[in-house]
Amino acid sequence: MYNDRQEAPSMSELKPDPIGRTALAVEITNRLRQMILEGQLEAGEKINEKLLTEQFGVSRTPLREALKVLAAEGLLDLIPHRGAVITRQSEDELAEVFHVLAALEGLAGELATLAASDADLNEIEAMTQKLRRSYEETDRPTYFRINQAIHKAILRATGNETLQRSHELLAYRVQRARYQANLTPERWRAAVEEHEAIAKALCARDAATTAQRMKEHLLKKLASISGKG
Amino acid sequence: MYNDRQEAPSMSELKPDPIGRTALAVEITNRLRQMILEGQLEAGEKINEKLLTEQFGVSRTPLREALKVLAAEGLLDLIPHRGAVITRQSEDELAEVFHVLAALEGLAGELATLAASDADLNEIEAMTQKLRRSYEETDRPTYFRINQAIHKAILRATGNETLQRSHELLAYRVQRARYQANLTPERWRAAVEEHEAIAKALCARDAATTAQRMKEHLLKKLASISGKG
DNA sequence: GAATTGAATTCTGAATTCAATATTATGTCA
DNA sequence: TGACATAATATTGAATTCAGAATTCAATTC
Repeated sequence: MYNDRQEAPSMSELKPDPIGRTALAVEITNRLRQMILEGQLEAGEKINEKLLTEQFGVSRTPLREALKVLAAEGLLDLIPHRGAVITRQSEDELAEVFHVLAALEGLAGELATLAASDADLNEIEAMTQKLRRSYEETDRPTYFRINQAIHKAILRATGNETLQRSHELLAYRVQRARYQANLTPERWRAAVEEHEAIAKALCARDAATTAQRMKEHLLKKLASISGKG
Repeated sequence: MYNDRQEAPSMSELKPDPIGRTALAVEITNRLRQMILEGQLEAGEKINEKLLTEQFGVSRTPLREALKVLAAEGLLDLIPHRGAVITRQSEDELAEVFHVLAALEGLAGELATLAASDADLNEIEAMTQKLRRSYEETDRPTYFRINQAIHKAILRATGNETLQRSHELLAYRVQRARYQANLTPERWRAAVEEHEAIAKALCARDAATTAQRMKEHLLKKLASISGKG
């Protein structure tokens, strides 16, 4: 179902593909996505197909297939006869995405209280403690990494792959902005406390509270980003 | 951003393409999607590229681009060196999608109470009345059409295009199942009442209640479908 | 008669080629 | 000098071609 997972089809009767044979288009899709998310290709920038084919050492065919996929993911605009342009996100669009993400994470919190194993909860609990440590040590890279890992773990604990995938697609679109977002000391402190509150509600398997807190956590993150532009 | 809207780029300074010149790949994407949603291509069926190229009168290149897009949308599985297969949805997957849809429609209800114009609300109100009429006249096709139109109108009233798009993508995936779902008399009656309750909360601009009712409406729809397999 | 191997065929993956459109450069005229 | 028209160039869209992998089917062996 998911283009970047062609080697692992969901149908269980199909064995995974032998190693070492990923389709070129898939490879290019992933690398291009990475380049966009890391900011190597800036928003508003027009993509030169020829340049990229030379850079990747492939022909235009798989590259163009990759562009189609990334356009479907919302990372590019494909303009007829004019090429691909990295989607430029306005404040409004960012807010749009965050609202949807907040709803999805709220749902994730709700479902996780129902579906998570005790092991899942322990893991999330442990990660939340690590999150605090990275905050106290003012270790931003670690903080960001653990933060993402926690959100992902909660998503995964729901067992709902559709939810995970929908979330992933939208998360791509705000990832660039998220990196820019410079955490103020107050916001950082608050975020850690929010995470601890989420973990608590989650471990108590309190669906409504977990959902509420996760949703608000996201909306506050949006507020902190929007505030500074 | 969205592949099937290449002719209408978001950047306002770019004129829309002259009419009659839509990219082939886009055209094929839409027609193929339609074929899948209408059941002309059955779930589990393997797609024969050659056959389709002859049917559409195009070469494999744009067809394959379309397949990539539909795979990204989750309507196909692309299996390396083995071709495209229409995604077969299990009961579990259907439930997954419905849970996410319920969350998105809940959010839509919430945002619509904040963002909808009075004209929007009047329109939704009027459509809800038409929905009841179609129910009382046991006119299923009309009922389905108006039902969809109402949901779409609420989504649109939020002004959140990301939300609309996310919803659209997931709605594709359950559309086939939704058609199969044969409405029992009781469920049909309940659905109409739920719609009226939604319209009422919406017109009262009661965010929490609207959200709650829309979410539950979707979950009940799921329950009615799951019940009969 | 069933299973396995190997050749022939079919299909997918990717590069190349051809055609159409857009962009840029050039030149002309006011 | 500047605006407009036209020609040259570059870029995208799509068809074709080539290469490689999978499937099919027949022949052979157990």
